[in-house]
Amino acid sequence: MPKGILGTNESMLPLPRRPIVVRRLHGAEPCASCDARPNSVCSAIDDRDLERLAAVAVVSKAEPGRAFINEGERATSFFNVTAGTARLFKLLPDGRRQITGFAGAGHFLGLAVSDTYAFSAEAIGLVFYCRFARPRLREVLDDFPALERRLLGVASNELVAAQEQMLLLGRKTAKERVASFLLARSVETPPCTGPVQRLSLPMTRSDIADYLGLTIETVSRTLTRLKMDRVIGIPNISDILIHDQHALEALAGCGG
Amino acid sequence: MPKGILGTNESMLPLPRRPIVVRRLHGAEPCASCDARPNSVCSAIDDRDLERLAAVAVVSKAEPGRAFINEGERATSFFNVTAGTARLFKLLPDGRRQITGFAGAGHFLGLAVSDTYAFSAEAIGLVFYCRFARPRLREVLDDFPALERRLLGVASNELVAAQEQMLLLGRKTAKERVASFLLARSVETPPCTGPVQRLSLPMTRSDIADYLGLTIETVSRTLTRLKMDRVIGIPNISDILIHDQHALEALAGCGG
DNA sequence: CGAGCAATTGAGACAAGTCAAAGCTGGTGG
DNA sequence: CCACCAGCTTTGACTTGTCTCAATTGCTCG
Repeated sequence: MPKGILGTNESMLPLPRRPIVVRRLHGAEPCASCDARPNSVCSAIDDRDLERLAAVAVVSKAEPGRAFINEGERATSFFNVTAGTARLFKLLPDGRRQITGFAGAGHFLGLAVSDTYAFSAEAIGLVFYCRFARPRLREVLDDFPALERRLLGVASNELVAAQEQMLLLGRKTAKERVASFLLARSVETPPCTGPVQRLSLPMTRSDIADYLGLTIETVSRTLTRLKMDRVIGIPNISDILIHDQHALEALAGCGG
Repeated sequence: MPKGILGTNESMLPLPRRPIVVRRLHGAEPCASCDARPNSVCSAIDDRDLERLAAVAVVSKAEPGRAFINEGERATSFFNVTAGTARLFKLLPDGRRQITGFAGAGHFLGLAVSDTYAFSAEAIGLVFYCRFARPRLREVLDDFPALERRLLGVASNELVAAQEQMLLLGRKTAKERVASFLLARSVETPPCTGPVQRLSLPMTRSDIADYLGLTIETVSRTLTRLKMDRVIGIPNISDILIHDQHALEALAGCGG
């Protein structure tokens, strides 16, 4: 079990400076041309009503390593990631970290009744996102029930994923956790299907460890073992080749 | 880490017979007189519209140990627990079990976009609940946006709780897990506030273990140690006295 | 080319798991 | 009313998967 002081030796950037607001345009432009819209809740809104949504969206970006949501702070906004990947996490007072998920393009963040954020979000690499002031989005939701319905769907799916992750954290072995993680990434990476699938892992080993409830060393050793067993290939630090999908599924124990 | 074949030695009842339908009344009666309504999503509907909801609710009960939701089965209904407590869990193929939560009076179950249930629900003791056929509830939701909004709130809260549980499962020690569990139960048990709070634990040690990602033995040993340290008292198997709330909070590391 | 950081590898420690044996407790029947 | 059974819980002795600590290797970028 996690014993030591830190569950992470993640770089702590000195200044969590406020992220930069990139632009705030009029018209439907930012939403109409958004690459992430098809995968996001925003697709619940028709093209012709898009101006309404765009009017309350503030397009922003966060530099690598920068936090744009801080656990415990007053929750004034919702977010929608449009490009890049963010790590979502909670900390214990002594610095142990649990990553609860990774948010990619289309991911909606900030759902909570509470008036403070329940987790932090930090950019891995460069992250672009839309920010919606809560009261403004509330108004839009009143006008577009389809959007609210869509949010309920998103929340339900996240809940299912969270339960799957609880199973992983509470009952799976290190090998099963790593296998499950790779599989889950693999189903989220449909493009470029060939004989062997290539995964790119934008996050560090430390991120993976804190997501799977393990240490960096155990993640590294487990990946090495999977490589030795010819189940995966590791051409470089941030890429994984899945040589034997079936073996991986058998190791994962079950879904996800 | 969990190693052996079983994460549980829970009694497996031989026949998961269908639970008994108790009654299906006309008028607003079952909902209007429902003890669980104040704590449940149903309170989003006005007294005068209650007939509408009551018309689609089927009041049922499940005997102790009986399952009324089975992971993987076609999800045809939503549920609302009105009395008793149910354990919600997921299983691995070899029988290891992770309890993802306990559902008490007012708890809404079955939120999922997927067409199969993501978890099982089993009665601990006698459980009463309302069952709503999905399409019927869908119609009610269309008529009462407040109910749908309420559901989004419920889902958001569950998501926050799930993230807290991931932190517990991924990064906390056995002592911290047990302390967190007792504290969480204590905040959900506001009545009868005295110098020492009395918790009743309707679930078995095996349930607690499978909820906290531990074994029965570790749960038992940890409770004993807390008793030795005068932090809690254990008058009998299903009751806990909290002698030192502050010590418990310090041990829990943080919230929940 | 070398500083700096992330990842890997090795050796040893320990928290929690496994296996096994009592101890309780509640229900049943003689 | 008590003996006995069955199941849950507690306790003890030992094992082990994962963590900790400590190098070493490998990348990236100036």
